[in-house]
Amino acid sequence: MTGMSARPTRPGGRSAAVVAAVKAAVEELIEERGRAAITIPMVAERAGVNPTSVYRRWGDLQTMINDIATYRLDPKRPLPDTSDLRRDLELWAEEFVTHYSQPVNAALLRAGAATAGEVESDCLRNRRIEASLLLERAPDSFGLDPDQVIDFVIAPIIYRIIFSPWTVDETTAPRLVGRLFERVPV
Amino acid sequence: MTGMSARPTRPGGRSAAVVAAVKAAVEELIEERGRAAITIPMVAERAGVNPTSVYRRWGDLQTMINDIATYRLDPKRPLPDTSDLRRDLELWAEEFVTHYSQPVNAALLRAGAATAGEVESDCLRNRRIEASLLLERAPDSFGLDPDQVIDFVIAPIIYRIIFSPWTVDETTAPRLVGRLFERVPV
DNA sequence: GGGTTAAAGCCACCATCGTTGCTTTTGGAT
DNA sequence: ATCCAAAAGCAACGATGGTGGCTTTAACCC
Repeated sequence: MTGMSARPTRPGGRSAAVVAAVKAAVEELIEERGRAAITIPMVAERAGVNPTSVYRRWGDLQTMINDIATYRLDPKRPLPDTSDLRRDLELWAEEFVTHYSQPVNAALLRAGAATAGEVESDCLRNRRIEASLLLERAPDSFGLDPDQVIDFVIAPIIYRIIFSPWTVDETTAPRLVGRLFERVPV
Repeated sequence: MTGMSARPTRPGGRSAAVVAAVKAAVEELIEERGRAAITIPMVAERAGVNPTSVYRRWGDLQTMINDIATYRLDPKRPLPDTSDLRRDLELWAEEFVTHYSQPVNAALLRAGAATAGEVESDCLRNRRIEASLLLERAPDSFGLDPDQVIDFVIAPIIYRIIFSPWTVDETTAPRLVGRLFERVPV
């Protein structure tokens, strides 16, 4: 959404210490109170840093969060490739679950939900692309299409992460993927 | 979350006009900018009402939104009962889709997502209860359990309403419910 | 119609976010 | 060691959200 801020021109010493302190503070606060409830003065105080330094460096909270670290799955990471579609989907879904099991990532997902609805989110688009890749690569796709993977694997995981994260565990991904293959063959 | 505010002791005249103007304003603004972006002064200005009146009557935005109208499915509404489980689930899911196709309800769902994750939401709990009722009432539940209905009907609808509402239409509910019945019989 | 009083309006105030000009510190290079 | 420019700190300020005291309006009861 917002453009990326340049990395500090002074990568060491106090500047780096400020960045590290602010990063730690913003992650703590996002976990504790959620993205919507935090402000730059709060982050600055927790980090032991002057608010002006944060305003000068990043301008606003969203730019800072986008810049300070990557809280989304890397679109260029390798996808699982075991020559077994079901196994690939399981590994892929497990990676997704693991990512959003980090409280800070779950909190940022919830924050993203609050502002969604106008344009397709990066997360949604990337997951659909990945699902398409996994299906296209497989010799037999079992009649599955990417929309089904989104509806019956991604959507339930996202739903649970947002609304009842305590119901997500290591059995969630394989169970949902397994359900995809319990079909009457056409 | 917050307690309910009492209805005005003066149900007519100016008091009622204020409530109506504020209700219209808050719905417009929630649709236009989303729940997170609106403030009481904004609502008051749109409504042509003094902000103090809003603060005095409701105290805060969340209390006002909770009080001013019901933006959630009535837990006491009758559930569909056609003696056909699949048809009942379709009607039930269509009602759900219709509700969240109202932009104001979708916007409030997104806002709810932003603050979810600590306790089970009313929406989630009520939908699970309703799913249980529909399944228990049916002579043959086709081996379905409430969690499956949540994962494969409710979650995809919620996911799409939040992240890509333009992909939701009148075919969504029957398609998702239909998928529930495409199982290999155990 | 007149009186009573709840509720709306008005205004002054406080707290907090965010901005800006300036000073001080300090990382990195010579 | 010294210089200098970048970045942090400091302080004063404007803008805005929210609160409380007081006045004015008008809904409801008789």
